Amino acid sequence: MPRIIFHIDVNSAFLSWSAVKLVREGKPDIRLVPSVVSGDPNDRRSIITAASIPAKKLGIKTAEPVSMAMRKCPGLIIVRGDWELYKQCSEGFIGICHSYSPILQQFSIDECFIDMTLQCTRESAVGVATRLKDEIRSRLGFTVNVGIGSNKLLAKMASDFEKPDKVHTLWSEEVPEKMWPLGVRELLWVGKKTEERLIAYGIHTIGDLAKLGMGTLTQLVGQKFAAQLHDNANGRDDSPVETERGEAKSVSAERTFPQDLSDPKDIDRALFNVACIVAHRIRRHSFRASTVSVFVKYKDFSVSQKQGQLDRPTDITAVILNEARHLLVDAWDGKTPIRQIGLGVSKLTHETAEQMSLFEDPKMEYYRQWDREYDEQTADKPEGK
DNA sequence: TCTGGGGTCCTAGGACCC
DNA sequence: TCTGGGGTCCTAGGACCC
Repeated sequence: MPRIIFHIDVNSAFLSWSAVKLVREGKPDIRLVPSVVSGDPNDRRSIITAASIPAKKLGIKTAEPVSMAMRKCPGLIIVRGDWELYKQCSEGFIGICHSYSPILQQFSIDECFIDMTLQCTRESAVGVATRLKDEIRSRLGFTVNVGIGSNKLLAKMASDFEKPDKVHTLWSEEVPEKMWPLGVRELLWVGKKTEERLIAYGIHTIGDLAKLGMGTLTQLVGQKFAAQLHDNANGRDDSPVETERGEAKSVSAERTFPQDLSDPKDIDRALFNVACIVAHRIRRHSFRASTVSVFVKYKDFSVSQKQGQLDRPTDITAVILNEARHLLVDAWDGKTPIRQIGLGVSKLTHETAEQMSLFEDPKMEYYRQWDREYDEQTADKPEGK
């Protein structure tokens, strides 16, 4: 049976959500002027998290440095992100979408897919989608785009057409007309590097890509990716709308320093901090981890990363930190200034039957107590993104 | 102008086993 | 003494997403 999939995407999500709050407080609507959401604007390393449509028209892009954006628009209004607010707005948005179909996949904080095959027909789809977007706007105060397609890929591509507050279709048979003329970079999964490779080969549009032979494509991007790109460029995607949110496979935290650091004492303090955050997060989700990895990023953005296995899964900060310190010796020469340090854990399990070794380090009980106190102190604080 | 933070998946090469 | 081929696991690095 042909499927009908909707992709719902909040327009400039963080900016819209902050705008709604400001409007409710009787302040001007920042969606109507050049404005952005970012981290601390006084921190030279802050980047733009979201930009209003007027800001985008001035060439301001998500993920560019705040300092650069301010140069493009000296009067730019900058608001700080508010995670608690964004979580609430996201829940309200997902809730309304869910009332249209039980088959919903949350794709990120501000995007979801719903399978509408049983809820509407091709003829009624645009009307239903319009009702959905209008309901979100009137009840929650912000706009969304709804993309309608024969599968998830096409629905997502469609929601990216003209914004804001729009409904677009991209049915399979509309692919040559609506999708093939687009630049290859517009296709999902084609990032900067892949675009460069394709353009160097004379592949400029999604249509060019769709017609490219698999042999050539495989040489350019590898077998698996080639198969996916070829399917997607032709509008094919049979992935289901997955209602179950899979468990996390890794947990990590990283910190970028205001200035690059090379003093081992500073580096170790940062490593300690990220270890506390990561271990706290896995304890909150009752995970234990068997693999620890540490990475450092230098001023040229090159990364050095090392990983190691623990004897058994753990959620104890001190054990993770200890492994991370050993790994850091290999990852970093101890002298080169570091821009960013990160710590991740993976191979997560919910193993609870701790194998208590007869000779277990007597310090372990002390470490656990330390973690309990840490968790208590941080329990009421919101978690970062 | 000078680039955050948190994830996922893929690949290539090496180790090790049969 | 020199040799194969397959399978699996691990690691480092790279690319992509929001």
